[in-house]
Amino acid sequence: MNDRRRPATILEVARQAGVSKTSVSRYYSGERERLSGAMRERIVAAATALGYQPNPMARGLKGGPSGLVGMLVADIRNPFSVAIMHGVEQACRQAGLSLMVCNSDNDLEQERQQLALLSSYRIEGLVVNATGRHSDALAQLADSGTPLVLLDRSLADVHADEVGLDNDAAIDMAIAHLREQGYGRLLFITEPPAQASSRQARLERFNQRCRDGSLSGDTLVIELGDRQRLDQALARFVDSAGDSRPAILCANGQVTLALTRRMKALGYLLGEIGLMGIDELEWCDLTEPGITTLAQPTGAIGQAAVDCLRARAVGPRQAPQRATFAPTLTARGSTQPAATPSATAEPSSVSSSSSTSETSS
Amino acid sequence: MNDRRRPATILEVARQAGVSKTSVSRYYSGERERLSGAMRERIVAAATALGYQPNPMARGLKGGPSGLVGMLVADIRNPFSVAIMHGVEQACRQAGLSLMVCNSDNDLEQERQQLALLSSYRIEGLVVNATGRHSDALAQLADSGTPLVLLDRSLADVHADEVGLDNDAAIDMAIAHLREQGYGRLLFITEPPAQASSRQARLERFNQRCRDGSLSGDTLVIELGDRQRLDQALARFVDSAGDSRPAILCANGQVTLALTRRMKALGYLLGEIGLMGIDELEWCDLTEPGITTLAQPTGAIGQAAVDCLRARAVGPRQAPQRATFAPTLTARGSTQPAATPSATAEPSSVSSSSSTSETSS
DNA sequence: TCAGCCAATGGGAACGTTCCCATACGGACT
DNA sequence: AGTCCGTATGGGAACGTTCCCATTGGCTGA
Repeated sequence: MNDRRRPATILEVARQAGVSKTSVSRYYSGERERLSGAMRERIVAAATALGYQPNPMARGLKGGPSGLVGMLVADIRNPFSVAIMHGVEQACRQAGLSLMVCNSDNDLEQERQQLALLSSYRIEGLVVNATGRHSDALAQLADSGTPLVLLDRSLADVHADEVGLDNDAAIDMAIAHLREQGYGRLLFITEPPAQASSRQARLERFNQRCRDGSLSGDTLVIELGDRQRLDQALARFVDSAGDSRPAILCANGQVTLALTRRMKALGYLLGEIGLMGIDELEWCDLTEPGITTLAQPTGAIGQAAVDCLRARAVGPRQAPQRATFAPTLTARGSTQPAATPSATAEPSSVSSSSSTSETSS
Repeated sequence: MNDRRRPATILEVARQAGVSKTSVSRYYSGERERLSGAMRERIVAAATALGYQPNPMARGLKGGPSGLVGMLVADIRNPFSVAIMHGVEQACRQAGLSLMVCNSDNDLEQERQQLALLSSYRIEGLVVNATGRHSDALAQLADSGTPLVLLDRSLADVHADEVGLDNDAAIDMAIAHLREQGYGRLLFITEPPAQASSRQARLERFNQRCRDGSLSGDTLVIELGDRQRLDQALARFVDSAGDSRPAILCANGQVTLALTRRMKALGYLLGEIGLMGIDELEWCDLTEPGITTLAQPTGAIGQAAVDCLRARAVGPRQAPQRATFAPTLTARGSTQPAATPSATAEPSSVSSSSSTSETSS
């Protein structure tokens, strides 16, 4: 440890060790086997004495590997995004990569900028969970050879891997559970799906199951800020149920939150009117009588994303892969029409078909 | 827009524009006024034609400003951290800075690494919300001239600004509210304060107010995973209350979450036994009968952090500053002993002394 | 015994920028 | 008319790495 202001350079280490800078460079860029034992010792000694640390800027300039992975997140305040991010992070750490996160805050211009920033730092891969409206910029990045993983989105014109929930399975599981619990009339609520393909996929699957017959279902696409319209739709749906028991399926955590708020405010009884959401939230077991959810395996999803990146870094030109994961159902009071007082009832974690289905498209 | 694989360099732009690279460099490093109008026009034309974008690596290598701010977060899954982060981000955006976030996940080794990573990219400032046990590494960074802001922490031996909640005011507000509501016996629960000075500050203030007399209070320092000990302590506290009404004050959001869980599981009636927490959480109004909180002004805190950074970037050598912010009290059912059914009751946002007190230490 | 090779090492040119210094030129002042 | 200065520009050396291409010396195999 020396106390000089400016950090030590590779040249100083080389001088101190009495070797050439090339050898020191080799030591730090994973070519240690090429060096003799004596050489290695002298280098470590000098490096630790000087507190040397390679300068990634210089390294990146020349073109060596950066060990950096970027992640672009649309909304950092969404707990689901954070959970995935955590998964990605752990996978990165395990792989010896550093993760640099940028939040675009759902702002298009911001997203474009972040993308430019990220791509200008020689990242070795990019995990994207954002609107994806800049498919041109993304496509360019992908074409330039940067491995790309789309989280929970798919973009037709971009050559990239995709990782996410098995949306069809999720919708099917939800419908099956709700019907099992005796709910005959269902309402699927989602935010506008234009920007997120997973919303679209869930909506479509639900619609498809409705058309299949046997299912009396309806869908509501709504901007969550629009409380008035939500309240109206809610009332209309409940009225329309007739003899059937009504239940609501929320497309994601944000919807679940908004809906729980409104149902509470309007005095609807949870369970009486079924409520179920995709995405597990930390308060789902706290609000009476507990909210039934389909939890996404965020850890596995994050891991898979990083795996894709690394695979592509090695064997670059494969067809885009697509990995989907099944959710885990946790049944709670909000889908129990009999309204059993759930005082001490532990939640019954029902199903957990956490199989991984991989399909190359 | 050209489709070449490698991005255009400054030299190519210069050639295309028929000027020298120095002039192009000047154009992009904020010295546009020094260039003649004709020169400027030729440069923009060439640059846009080639899709030129300055390479931050090369720039950082030479020593120009990077426009980068780093943020080190101890636990990204903590909603409070995320809220602050969001504030910092917005402030950065407004100031034309980019934010690069690293999460240390409460892991010391990880933290050390992230710090190294961040400091190796020529960041212009660092916002730290982490254990701070590496005060040596932090001190070194600060000494080397990087502006440093400590969030919600203070570190004796590090020359850095500090921004955070006015902990004394928060504790005082909480105590005042609880007594006003008729609670005579208080229990303050916190996670071990060793690593976080704000925990320490809150604990100390509470203890101090106990010693002042007039307040019958107790404190519990506990690892949140230790459910058994928590349950015991809870029971003992409730029993010990005697004639007085008991209330619990949670030192932060994590504690509030854990405690709400346990109280629900054990069948304690919220309100009957008061519950109040520092940090607002999205579900506080969802769990019956609503939980009273002191919300931190996370936006303002984030803004202040960035302000500190920028101030220090200009006039480097001032004494460390310290900015604290008062919280906002939102009273809900969990501190209403009369147990008014809160069906439609809107929360009464009581106080909001969001004054900023700045003191130089 | 000598060509040929491999393993270990070093020298120097890139990489794309910024910044110091030099140059050219026009106008103001003596 | 000549000196001086200020303004607009350009040339070239850094910055700290990596990587290509030597160079050395010991060893194998004909």
